[in-house]
Amino acid sequence: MTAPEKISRNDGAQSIARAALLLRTLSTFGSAGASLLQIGRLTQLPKATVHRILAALIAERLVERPDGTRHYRLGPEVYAFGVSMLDVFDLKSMAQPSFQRLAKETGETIYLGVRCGYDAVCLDKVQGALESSALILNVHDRWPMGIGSFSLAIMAFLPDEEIKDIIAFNRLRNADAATFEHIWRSIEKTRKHGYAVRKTRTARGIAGVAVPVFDRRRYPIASLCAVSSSDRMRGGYLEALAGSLQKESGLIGAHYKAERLSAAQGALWRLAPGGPEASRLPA
Amino acid sequence: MTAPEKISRNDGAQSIARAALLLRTLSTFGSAGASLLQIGRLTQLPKATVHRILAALIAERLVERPDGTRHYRLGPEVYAFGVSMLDVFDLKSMAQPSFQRLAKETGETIYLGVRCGYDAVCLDKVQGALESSALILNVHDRWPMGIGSFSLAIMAFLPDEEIKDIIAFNRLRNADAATFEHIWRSIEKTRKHGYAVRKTRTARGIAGVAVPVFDRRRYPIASLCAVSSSDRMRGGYLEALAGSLQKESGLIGAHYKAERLSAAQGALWRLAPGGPEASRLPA
DNA sequence: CCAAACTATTCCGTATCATGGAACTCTCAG
DNA sequence: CTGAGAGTTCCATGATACGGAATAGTTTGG
Repeated sequence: MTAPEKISRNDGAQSIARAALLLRTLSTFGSAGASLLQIGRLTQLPKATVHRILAALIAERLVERPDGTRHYRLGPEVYAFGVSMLDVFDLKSMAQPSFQRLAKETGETIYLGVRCGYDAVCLDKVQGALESSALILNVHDRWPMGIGSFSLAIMAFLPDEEIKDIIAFNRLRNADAATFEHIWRSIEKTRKHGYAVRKTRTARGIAGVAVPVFDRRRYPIASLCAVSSSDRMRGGYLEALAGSLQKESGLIGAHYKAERLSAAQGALWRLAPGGPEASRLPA
Repeated sequence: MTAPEKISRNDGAQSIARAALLLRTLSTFGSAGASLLQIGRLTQLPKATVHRILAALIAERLVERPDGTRHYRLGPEVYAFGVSMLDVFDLKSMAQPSFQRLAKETGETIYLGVRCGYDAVCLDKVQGALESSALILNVHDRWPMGIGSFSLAIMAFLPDEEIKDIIAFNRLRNADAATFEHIWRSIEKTRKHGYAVRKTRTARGIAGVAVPVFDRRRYPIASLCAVSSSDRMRGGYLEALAGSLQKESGLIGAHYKAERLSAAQGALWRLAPGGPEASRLPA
């Protein structure tokens, strides 16, 4: 209007983008959910808007309100969608062979992580040499992206725009500030080496290496991570570990590509003239 | 405008409802996805509209396009959301005890089903007396709601409005017409008895009984189903089976309620003044 | 190889629908 | 009971989503 801005964002999709933003935000809070105001603050949206969109999402069962509280959290339809994708895209099973090989060959604790909105979630874990008391991360744990090598490895290979968005969000929710002070430097390093390294800042003396798993478009979808004591984790050993992770990441990536191409239709009811034969209906 | 209609659907959420509709529709096609026109026909939306909304969903990674095809299918973010809910709401694990008890006590094949949009998905299965060649349904299989007792049990206890919507959709995609001819009668029967019964129409001679699993609001979220030969499945035996299913359904429902109430926060990064202590960060 | 038929994508003027500030209501603490 | 803080509803406004029609792209079949 006033300025010759090319910013015409005419996607015709503002409210869908906002709905997705709310879902990502809610996914961050787990079963306890979040209040309207928390959500508003995090998303920078006025509360009337947040309220309206949440109401719409509730109508679709994508969001629900726990018992009698005034909180909001992800709803059962999200679970159903997730389950329905297992047939199509089950990263955890897909990575299983690589995962077991890594555990056996390196002897270290191995993690599989996947991005979920502004967090990364630990999908699987095999305990290795390190005693479990030293380990923080367990299956299903979530951490803000950027904290921990497993999420840094994913984050570093995202488009810059998305990284900025993630950092902004995680600063707002005040995730560990120290991490985000130097985050761009960490990202640079990770990109240069092709793997992410993180040492714990305290006396625990643990360090992790992680590499991304790419899809065919080199978009990072997951990460493989090995954790060991930080005095071991350097020089040749570090390089060797990173190499193993990278090799297996490539295999998973290839497997992923193949899986997604083959139309795994066998189990799926088919749209056909007249539908399936009556003799093949379940009881 | 013209008429004194009270239909002012002023939810302020048309496009969100449509986006959800598209996601449900896509979930119906599995990994092969669907073309723009198929989606348009099924949803009764003009193709320009479908195109625009899908583009928005792709930007959010809720939808993706398989390799080089012109199809659309659910995207990786949906998987991530689903995984992230396992910590909060893992129906499959939650039902495990009941499931095993039923298998042992009845000796029949037992199924756990969950609704996903216009379909029901088989979440789990224990093989029983019946030889597996006679069984059609396997884990991760999807069928249009209304076909098979396991989905009928869920459908019958939904609000009438939603049932109508599901029937309309499943007719459009021409799911087994014979089933939908008498569907309301089947629903009535199911509601009256509290359980759904289905016999295969062909010579296979198999029959299934199923009961819904309710949440605290008596909204059906899943179903338990037992399958046996149809000559056994009547009279006292049928009643007994239905009774066992119902008992366990009640237990799962109670468990579900309790699970969802307890804030399973342990594993979740917490929004706190200053965040978690540095000593508890992962490597 | 080209034309015809079909499908997907982009354009853009319009009216509808989402927007969000403000007013109101509810809840809880003191 | 009162006040502070959070949640919900209202509604005038114009930005936003809409979708018909034109355009571009892909497949079929002659």
